[in-house]
Amino acid sequence: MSGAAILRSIGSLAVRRESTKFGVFRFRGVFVSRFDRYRDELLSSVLALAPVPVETRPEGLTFSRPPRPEMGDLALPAFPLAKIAGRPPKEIADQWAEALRTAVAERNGVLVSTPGIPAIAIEQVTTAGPYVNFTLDGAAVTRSVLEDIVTAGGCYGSAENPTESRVMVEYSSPNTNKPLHLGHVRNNLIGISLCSILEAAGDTVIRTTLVNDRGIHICKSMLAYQRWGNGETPTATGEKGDHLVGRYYVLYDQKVKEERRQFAESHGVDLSRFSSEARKGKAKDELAALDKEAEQFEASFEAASELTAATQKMLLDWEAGEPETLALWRTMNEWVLSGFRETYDRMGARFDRWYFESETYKLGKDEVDRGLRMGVFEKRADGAVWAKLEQKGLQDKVLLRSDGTSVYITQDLGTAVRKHEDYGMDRSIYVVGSEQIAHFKNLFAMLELLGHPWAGGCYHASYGLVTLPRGMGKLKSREGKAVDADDLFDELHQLAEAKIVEGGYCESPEDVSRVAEMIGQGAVKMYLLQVSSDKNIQFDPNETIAFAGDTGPAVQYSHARIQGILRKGLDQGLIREDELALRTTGSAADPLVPESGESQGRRDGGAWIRFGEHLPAGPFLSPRTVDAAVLHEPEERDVLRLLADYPHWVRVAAGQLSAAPVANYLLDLTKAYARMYHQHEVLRASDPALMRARLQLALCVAQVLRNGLALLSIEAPDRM
RNA sequence: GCGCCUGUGGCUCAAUGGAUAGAGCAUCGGACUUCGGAUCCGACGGUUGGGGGUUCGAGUCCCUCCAGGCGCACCA
Repeated sequence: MSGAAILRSIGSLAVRRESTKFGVFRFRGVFVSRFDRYRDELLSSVLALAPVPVETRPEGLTFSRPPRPEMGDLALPAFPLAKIAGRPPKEIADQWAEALRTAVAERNGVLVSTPGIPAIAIEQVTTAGPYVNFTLDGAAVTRSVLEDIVTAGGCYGSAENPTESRVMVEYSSPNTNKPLHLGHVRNNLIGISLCSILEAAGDTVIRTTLVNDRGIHICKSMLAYQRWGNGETPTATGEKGDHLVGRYYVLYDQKVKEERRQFAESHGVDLSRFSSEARKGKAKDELAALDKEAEQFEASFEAASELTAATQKMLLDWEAGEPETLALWRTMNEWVLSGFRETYDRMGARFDRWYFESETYKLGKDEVDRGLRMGVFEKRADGAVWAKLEQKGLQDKVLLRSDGTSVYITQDLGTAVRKHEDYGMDRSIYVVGSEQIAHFKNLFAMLELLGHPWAGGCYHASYGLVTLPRGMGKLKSREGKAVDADDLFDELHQLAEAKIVEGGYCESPEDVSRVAEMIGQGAVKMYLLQVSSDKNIQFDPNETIAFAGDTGPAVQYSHARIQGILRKGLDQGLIREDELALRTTGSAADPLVPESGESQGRRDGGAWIRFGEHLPAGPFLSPRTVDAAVLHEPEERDVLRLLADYPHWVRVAAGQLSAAPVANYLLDLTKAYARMYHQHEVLRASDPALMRARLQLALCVAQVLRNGLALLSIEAPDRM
């Protein structure tokens, strides 16, 4: 039973597009950005003036950004309308632009005049082939975007109102026989960020994990501990509980190998003959014979193995509720779980509900009965129960063995039903490695056959394997060859710490340590989250550790430097402390922005907390004292564009159920900001108005960086 | 054999079917007595694995071939 070693958490590949209806899921909620809504309204107005009358917005017709900023602020392709009209897109674009220019001239450039939405004037409408490009009043856009960010603070980029959707996310799902490793780290990060992103999009999220705390693999570490543990405890050895137990899991493997070696020796079998070395260059039939021989050997060894027999007996004892076995099991599980909790805290993983397989492994038999009654499952001659999945284009699967015992998927079937009984959610997302793609396809197909109306809301968020470079092989925790999560975090922490001490911006040792932890975490998280989950990740320690380039620390560095500029500005008396406002996001009384009249997010008896309300908002300058018109350098405009686009990327992330769009966006924003501040000085700007405007822009960048990083569970230090 | 995923500059990756395929690393060359050098700029480097097709438009969708990965248990 080796496969049990690597259960739900390590992965390989994925099929987001393919799996269920989720692939086409698009979030349509409203985000906290009046500029965003302006764009939406503008599109409606523009559409009303189209040379081709349309009832509804044609699929795929949205504003995008022209490839070069000088071409305008918004771009609209004429293709969809050209298709409807059956005329050349360029012709449509020209006519459309002409009509728009007339309207713009008549209405002083203002096509959108809806209360609560900024009236940003259109300065120019041009065409570039089949595209209609719009140039907006730059100062008005700048003002609008900056005010959006100042007003929303930590909520900028989050949904303004909750959706009706309740979604459960299961992630991490570890085995309690070994510590968490790199594969789990990827799983946890995907799960953590997915939950935040869904919450930002307005969903109600229930975080769960399914702990695999029973079974033969658990008994292995128990047996090894029982025999060779000498009563060690985490308290006595000072070792983390999961690491201690993991050592015995490795020890068990070693002992079995030793037993196997001795068995081979006493039976005159030369094990090296089975090695891949020995297999090289052999003919096909020779190999087949060798395979058969190896198989026979393994079978006879297993039958004779004392350790295997003892482990199996232990499993039977456990199932029978034998007190001593249960006591040992409880003790060791608690050790492991307390170790996990420590690592989870460090990463920012948390769960509303922990499911344990020791409690769920018998579930599912009711569903089997139900399926039998419905005729979608069948009992075959030998008594085994099969799910008839062929009608779904899959292979039939066993649900109950001929001896009546259940298998893995039976338990998952029962657990799925239990989850819905417990929470009644609309959607259920499983963050599990791609090697289980087939498993979840089968599971969801069975749920559909059983007629559960919510079956279509189940989705397997799969992700690829994390591999090691070069000769480092695969992650094999059984052999103790995995990259341990805690060790990795420690190593990154130390590297960051060295760098911080060198920089000298953090004074107290506590600060150094706190910030080093943020940076170490930022490094792994950004490294793992910026690649799309379908892909395998080749884990290169050197690259992860790098602090320059497209990395988490680079983003954090930008944030810290903005805070540095602010500190300096205060020190030099260029701005006064009392004109800065640190504000509580979403508070009804807004000291900074005059009447908005906008809803600030709905609170149903305090049940729904908008994502971002826990984040630090500001400080900002009061928008009344900032003249947006002075910002017109191309580098400043680039940054502004990116700030305005942030809600869009959160929406894309929610639609794709992936943090990668946000991660890549943050790296882009960081680079754009770096270019800007390098070229245009803030505090030494030519006049006070420009200084204030640039400072406000920088403070808004800091806010958006914090908001985006928070979705990836990365913290932003004020100095580093 | 069947199924799924991946294939984009030397390396690691981006790019909601849209305009001239973008970053980082590496290499080479520059800037600056630094609002924090964990900096910025530039150069080099691509027939997006090959071939067909759909489309006004394909890295993206379909077919096919090739390569790599992962699955295909009365395991979990």
